[in-house]
Amino acid sequence: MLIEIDNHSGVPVYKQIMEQIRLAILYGHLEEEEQLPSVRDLASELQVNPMTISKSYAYLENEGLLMRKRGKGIYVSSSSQQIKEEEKIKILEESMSVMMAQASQLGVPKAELKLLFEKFCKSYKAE
Amino acid sequence: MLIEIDNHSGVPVYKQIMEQIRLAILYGHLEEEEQLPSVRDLASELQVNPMTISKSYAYLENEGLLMRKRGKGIYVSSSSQQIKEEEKIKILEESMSVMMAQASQLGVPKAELKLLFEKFCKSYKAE
DNA sequence: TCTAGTGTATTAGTTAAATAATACACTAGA
DNA sequence: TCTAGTGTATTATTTAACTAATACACTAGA
Repeated sequence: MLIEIDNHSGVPVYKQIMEQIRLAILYGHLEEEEQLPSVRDLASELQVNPMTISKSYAYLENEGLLMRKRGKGIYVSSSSQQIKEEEKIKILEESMSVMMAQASQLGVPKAELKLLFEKFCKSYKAE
Repeated sequence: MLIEIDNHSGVPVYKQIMEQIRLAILYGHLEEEEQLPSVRDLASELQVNPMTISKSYAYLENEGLLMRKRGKGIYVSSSSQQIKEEEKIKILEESMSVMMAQASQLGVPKAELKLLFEKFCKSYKAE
């Protein structure tokens, strides 16, 4: 399990862990039903408390990405890959709509808006 | 000075104040060189500590929107209008950053993101 | 100079989020 | 049943951001 913690980033450890596991599932580095490291193993590896790992796992289960089984372990949800494209777009449309409304209210010209978007796109990475 | 504080929003008071003053300048409700309420007056009006007001003013001066003059008062910066454009972009960048983070988290491919943006652009009108 | 109005540096207190410690609960295989 | 491995509920501690208290510093006008 390749997880790296930056103690100087200001981002809480449990969130850093969540993000990296989330991406690992998204990128297919972790397969459905695959077992994840035990809270103690990962905690030992990352030099943090097992409860911190448990917290990350708990949130990810709540998102539907993991399954927690007491006494057994943590597994990638069997439906983790079933998040529909349409659903993603729907959520994103709402987010983009808010941003565009803000831009409009500020009177930012379309050309400028496009330039800014391009700038963000350059450093954008997903999948 | 019309500033409203929502004590249940979770947003720090000094940030709420900053945002409202920033927008007041941006929208032209406050003119260059105009004097703002003293830290004590505004503190009394909003039922907070004067240092909280001072903190808001300090950050806004740092952004170039205000000038602080010890013993005299707080004034809208004479170059505030020149900073307007930069400020607008700054606000918009924050909004766009949130949207892009959302997209990234959802694993939306860059190409798809661009398509969606184009779609929104077509109906975009800046006042 | 004096006073009443400005802002502010320093310090202390408060609060909520994050992390850790401990003891407990569940599971599977010997 | 026993044991060694899982996860976790509860509680305490730590940390950083925020807010407040206090005392001080500056300005202008009487």
